[in-house]
Amino acid sequence: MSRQDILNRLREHDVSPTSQRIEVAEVLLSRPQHLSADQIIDRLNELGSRVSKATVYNTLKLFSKNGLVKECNVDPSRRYYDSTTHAHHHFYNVETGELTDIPEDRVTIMGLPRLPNGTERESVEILIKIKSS
Amino acid sequence: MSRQDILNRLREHDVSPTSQRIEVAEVLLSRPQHLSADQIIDRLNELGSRVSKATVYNTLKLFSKNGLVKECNVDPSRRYYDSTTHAHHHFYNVETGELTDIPEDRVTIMGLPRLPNGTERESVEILIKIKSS
DNA sequence: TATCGCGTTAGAATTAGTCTATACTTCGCA
DNA sequence: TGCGAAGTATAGACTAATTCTAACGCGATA
Ligand SMILES: [Mn+2]
Ligand SMILES: [Mn+2]
Ligand SMILES: [Zn+2]
Ligand SMILES: [Zn+2]
Repeated sequence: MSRQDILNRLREHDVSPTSQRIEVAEVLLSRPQHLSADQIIDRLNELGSRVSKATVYNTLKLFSKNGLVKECNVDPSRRYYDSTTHAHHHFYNVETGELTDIPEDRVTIMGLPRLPNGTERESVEILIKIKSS
Repeated sequence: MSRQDILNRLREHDVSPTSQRIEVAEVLLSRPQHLSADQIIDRLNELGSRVSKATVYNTLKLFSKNGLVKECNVDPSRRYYDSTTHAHHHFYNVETGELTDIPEDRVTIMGLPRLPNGTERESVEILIKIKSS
């Protein structure tokens, strides 16, 4: 994903492209992955980039509010951010914490009840917890 | 759920029935519900019961290790404990935080890929995020 | 240049959960 | 009945992810 692609994606999602936001995006959006804020901060530091912790948190919150990334709440001790934003499912290895994507297109769910009155669906996600056998 | 039922369920799950564990179980297992540690502490206090925070956390960890309750990690800021332990799914209202059970028996999932090599399935859970429409 | 809006920042504050050190209970056994 | 070991409970310190606060930077605009 080139710098120009990053800029386009930020603009598509109404995120003004500051240098800090671009750096966070370059780390997180470079490929399909699930990273925590702390992991992103670590990678930025490794790259010699100096973005404050507060800005990383602010940026991730902005990105997910604007649909540029998705929050993944599966590990109770930290939030993961998913660079893949289209609907999909996950394997979650409860021993290692590893998250693996499952494409949505082959999966069919039948027999779900209708939604509670006055509500609309935001997403349907399958989480398969696995462990070493 | 009577005191005797509580005692039986604790014994079935190899949990020795101390008075503190019984009190936590009476709160959480009284009906199908999803409670956080803090909510359980609050209810115990309301009931005039005096169980320490550390003991509530220890007890909930023991209960879930022994299959007496299930952890529900859906709200990134707290862990919920589910008094319903058989496989089932959830609606999650992202605005109110409310969790609603979906019985498992009518739901069918097709087209899931096979598990990663060397792993076995621990659970399959559907989470439907909803919001007011 | 002065002002404004927006973004960034360091560090303090918050808070769920864990840990540590100590005390209490229970129970097997002398 | 007395005693030590194992198991359990507890207060309070601690940890760490996240949020907050208050100040600062900075480009655009008047
Ligand atoms: Mn780190
Ligand atoms: Mn409370
Ligand atoms: Zn994913
Ligand atoms: Zn449930």
